[in-house]
Amino acid sequence: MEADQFYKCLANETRLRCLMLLLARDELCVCDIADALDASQPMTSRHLAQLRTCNLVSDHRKGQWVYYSLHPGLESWQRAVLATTQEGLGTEAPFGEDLSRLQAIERQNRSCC
Amino acid sequence: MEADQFYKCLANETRLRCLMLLLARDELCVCDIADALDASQPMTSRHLAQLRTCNLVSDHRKGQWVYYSLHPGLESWQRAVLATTQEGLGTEAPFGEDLSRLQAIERQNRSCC
DNA sequence: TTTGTATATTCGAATAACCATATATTATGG
DNA sequence: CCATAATATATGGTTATTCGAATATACAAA
Repeated sequence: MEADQFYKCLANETRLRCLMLLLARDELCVCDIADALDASQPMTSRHLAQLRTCNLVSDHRKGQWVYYSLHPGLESWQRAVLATTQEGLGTEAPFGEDLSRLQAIERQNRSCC
Repeated sequence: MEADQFYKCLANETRLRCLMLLLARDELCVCDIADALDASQPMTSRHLAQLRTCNLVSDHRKGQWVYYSLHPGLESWQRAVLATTQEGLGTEAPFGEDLSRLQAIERQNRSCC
């Protein structure tokens, strides 16, 4: 993958927020990601699809749910870039709030899947 | 600076190549960057201006030359992202070739400044 | 002041990215 | 089969990004 294509994927707040969530969890279904982001389902799905097309994430269906995770084939420097971003910004808006919402979803068992 | 604005700056090959060169040298003038990239002067200048606007680089004029360098106020995670990118891709096209051309310019004293 | 070199900006066109809304698709449970 | 939930995609409209070409500005040296 070209480096600029990789960075184009990170150059959108919704996609970056998705990636930060996926970095914090093994895998997440679309509805939990959308809820954590407080974003619409089509918007979440569209950006996840773009990340999938660019091989930043992989997906697998389990029943009616589709789970996304960071692509296992991500190059190590790419994974390091994501980790560095989370270290630098993980507690700031909107990333910290996303994780808080995700934890609330998990705690309250409100998870759709 | 917003993270997605930072990554928008990296999401263009010309800008990313500029940043990789600036990571390898304390400072560089526009003409040497343009020559190393084998790119036109207006294109080089335009992208450097965008990096300056976003505070990724700083510039200072010395006579007729304008020297660019990585902005001293870059956040540490941002600098780490750039360094990681160079570690991961520094020897690959087009980044390796850019550095080779830059070294040739320096070796042959063809530097314009 | 004129010329040349270095750098910056503007303009127009092509393309790409983005979003909201609406609609499909796929699977599950009755 | 039907209804519903989860997910994906298509459509239409707006805005952003990019580039080449032309032009402008800034400085130096003669």
